[in-house]
Amino acid sequence: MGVKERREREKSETRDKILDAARELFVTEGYEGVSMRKVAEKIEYSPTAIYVYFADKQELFHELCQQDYARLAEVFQSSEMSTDPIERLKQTGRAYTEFGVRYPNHYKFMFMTTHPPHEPDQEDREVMGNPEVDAYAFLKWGVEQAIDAGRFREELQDAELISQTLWASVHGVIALNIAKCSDPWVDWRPLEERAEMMLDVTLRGLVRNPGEVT
Amino acid sequence: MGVKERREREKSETRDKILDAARELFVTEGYEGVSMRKVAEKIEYSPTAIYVYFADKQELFHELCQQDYARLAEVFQSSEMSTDPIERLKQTGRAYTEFGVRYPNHYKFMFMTTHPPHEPDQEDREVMGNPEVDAYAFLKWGVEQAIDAGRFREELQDAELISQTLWASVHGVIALNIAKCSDPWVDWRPLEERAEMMLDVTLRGLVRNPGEVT
DNA sequence: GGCGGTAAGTTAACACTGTTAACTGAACAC
DNA sequence: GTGTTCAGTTAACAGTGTTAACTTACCGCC
Repeated sequence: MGVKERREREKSETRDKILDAARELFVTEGYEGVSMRKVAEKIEYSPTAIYVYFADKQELFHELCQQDYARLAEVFQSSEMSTDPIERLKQTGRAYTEFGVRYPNHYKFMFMTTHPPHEPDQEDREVMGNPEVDAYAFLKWGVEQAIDAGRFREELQDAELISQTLWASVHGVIALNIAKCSDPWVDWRPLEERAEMMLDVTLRGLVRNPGEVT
Repeated sequence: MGVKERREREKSETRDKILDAARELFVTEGYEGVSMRKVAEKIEYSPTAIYVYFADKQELFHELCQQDYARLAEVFQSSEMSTDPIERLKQTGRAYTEFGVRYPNHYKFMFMTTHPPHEPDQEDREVMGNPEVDAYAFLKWGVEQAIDAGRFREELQDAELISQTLWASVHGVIALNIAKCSDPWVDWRPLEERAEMMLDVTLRGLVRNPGEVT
């Protein structure tokens, strides 16, 4: 009775082939630059074959997106972290920046594009809030550590609000870099300088004793 | 010999009609949601008529974009500003945030979308660097005032870098709000709280004596 | 061994998109 | 009155996401 299993394996193999092809195109061409026909051509299937596996283009790229969220969380896990909570937040910010620079098209699709609202499914609910696989939860966890260690100004107790502020600050640097770095209107400083400046400034602004920020 | 003048006037009138129609659709539908055919239908012209006035869709919306940059600079001009340089930077940040909230589609197109590189034309060069019509120049001017008044930490002397950091911080809040506010993944705090927090934190981090930030 | 059903994958088509080439027709200069 | 200019038109091309209807290979079962 191994037939069903084999069939399912085969199906998930073609599914992966589609995802891989889509990812590869996506990396270089971006969301708008990838068409279902191009993906299909790459795996030598007819364009409509994709619709057996994904309801539409949105869903296909939503899946890619989820894989990338996981990869981002992995980046956080893998980089060894300081024991100092503030330094750790800095390192988190740096890892996040690196991710944005390395995968600008993914970053754009994940964080700079409006998607139709999407009910969290079972898998989402398992990931959500778990610092090991949810990057935002990882950040919030780091913020909580800093709060508990009494490192932030005492009126700052809302880990959610602080996390959202830290995220927004680093996101601002990356997002402007992706969207506007080749804009001659602004005499851009190097990305690394801007990222370091941002982390330094925001953490100084949050911390109880600004001298502590190295 | 008023014929030429009248013709030119007529031509710029239809040009404006196209821009107005495009803007109106754009506000509600966003860039991707607007097609040349819809714009044409709105002004009861054939789709190809637009190409007499604009080389392509990009150029049409680039023109809209420039009008919006001017409008943004206007917002900065019109809001009366504090005499305190730090407070003024805060007010600038607030005005910018309001702009992003009021015109999310314009904001998205102006600051969250990658455009093909564009050589600055004559008009661009007139605007560039003039605080009265160039929003970035206005910000930088405000930063220079704060530096000259000795309000920032003494190692912070690069007005360009500081401006880019301040811009990125507020941009981060707005951009995440536009792209992710309806994402159930994150328990978002109200935008205003996030914006205030960001301005407070970054300015505290920049300023020589953090107690000064109100 | 042949029958029937399941479902992966196909072809053909629809309704769109931005954009170009060739054309019309009215207003103007001479 | 003739010729030219040019705003605006029609028809078409190549591309897009997506659907409906079809083929076809495989599997379980009698």
